[in-house]
Amino acid sequence: MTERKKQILALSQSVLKEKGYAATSVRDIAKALNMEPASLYSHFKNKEDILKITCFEMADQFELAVKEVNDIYFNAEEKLRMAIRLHVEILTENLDSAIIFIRDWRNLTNESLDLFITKRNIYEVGFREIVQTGIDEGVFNETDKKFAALTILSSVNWIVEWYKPNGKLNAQEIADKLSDFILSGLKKDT
Amino acid sequence: MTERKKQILALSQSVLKEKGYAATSVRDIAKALNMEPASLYSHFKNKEDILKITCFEMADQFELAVKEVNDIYFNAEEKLRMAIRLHVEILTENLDSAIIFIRDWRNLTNESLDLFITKRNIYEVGFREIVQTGIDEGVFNETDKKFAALTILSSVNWIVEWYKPNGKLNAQEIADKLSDFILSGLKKDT
DNA sequence: CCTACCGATCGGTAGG
DNA sequence: CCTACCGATCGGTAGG
Repeated sequence: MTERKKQILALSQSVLKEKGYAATSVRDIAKALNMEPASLYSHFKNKEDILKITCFEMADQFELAVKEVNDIYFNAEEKLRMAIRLHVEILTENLDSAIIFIRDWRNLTNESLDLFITKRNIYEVGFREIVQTGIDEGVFNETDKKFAALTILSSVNWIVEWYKPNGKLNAQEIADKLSDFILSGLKKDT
Repeated sequence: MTERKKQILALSQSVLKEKGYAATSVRDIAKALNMEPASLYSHFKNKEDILKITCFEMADQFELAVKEVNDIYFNAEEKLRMAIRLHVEILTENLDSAIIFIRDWRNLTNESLDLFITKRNIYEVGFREIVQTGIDEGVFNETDKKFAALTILSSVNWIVEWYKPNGKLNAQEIADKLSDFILSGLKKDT
């Protein structure tokens, strides 16, 4: 991908994140780029192409991260903390893309939609395996792995709703807080 | 609201939940109702009216629920469990509306959007107060209340992504599992 | 990257 | 709830 295309993509994403993919027109994007709508088509095949690139760039990063975590000889708690940290980092370092990825992937169609769902399932299974590791090691409660993985991912993904790049919490601090919350729960040991 | 209007609203919601508000046309909705597009306008002022009714019917139910919980002399753990149970019940009993409410509220405009955000903030503060009660009672960890409330709400709201009315878990069981997870965390007491 | 343009579809109205 | 219709906007193409 050329530098120019990256630049155009990034600007397009900053427009799409505002109102969402379906409510944003090709003309909205072109205007932000100081371009004629038709000119966009020399960079992208069509409108969905922008969504496709955005969603799969994110999915690929997550795929890589979970692979990295599961290949390393950490114990379960370390693995889970690392997975959460990497996840938070990917989200916060690509905030526009992350918002589109989480909110608008349903607007993908046909094979793209199928492939996306497949990749997403693989990622969720990766998370489930970490929980399983913890159960095997005897440090996590016997719990519904699928349920736990979904609950963890939902709270992690939700940060795109309130994260501010210049806010008081950075990615590492958010990851730590989330990990503490998920691992130890709200209730005091008594 | 007449029975007929309720019926039309429910069917409209079942269409809107599929592709999302922005990607669904008035004609899509009319077709599912076996109506001409123009006929919809004798029931609703415009397309956004359907979204507005949907979002505020849900918001009102949540508002009522958190009020109910905070008015009752339970301890913090009981309050949190009840709040989560009521929240899960509202979501699962109005699944179509719930999906639209969570995913599409951003498509509201002007005063509707402002009012919605206000109501949502009030609800979040209600959750925060429950956490505060727990800290005051000495049973919850000293924690970032805002952070905890958002994390709890995100995991609860996420259930609309996978909840199936005829699945193996009913609303009460989901609420219990979520509450256990949130209160006790993933890690075993050692 | 632009000019010029297209057919399709959009949300919505008038009038019955 | 329908017929008939509207202006605006949509995503996208041809050709340079």
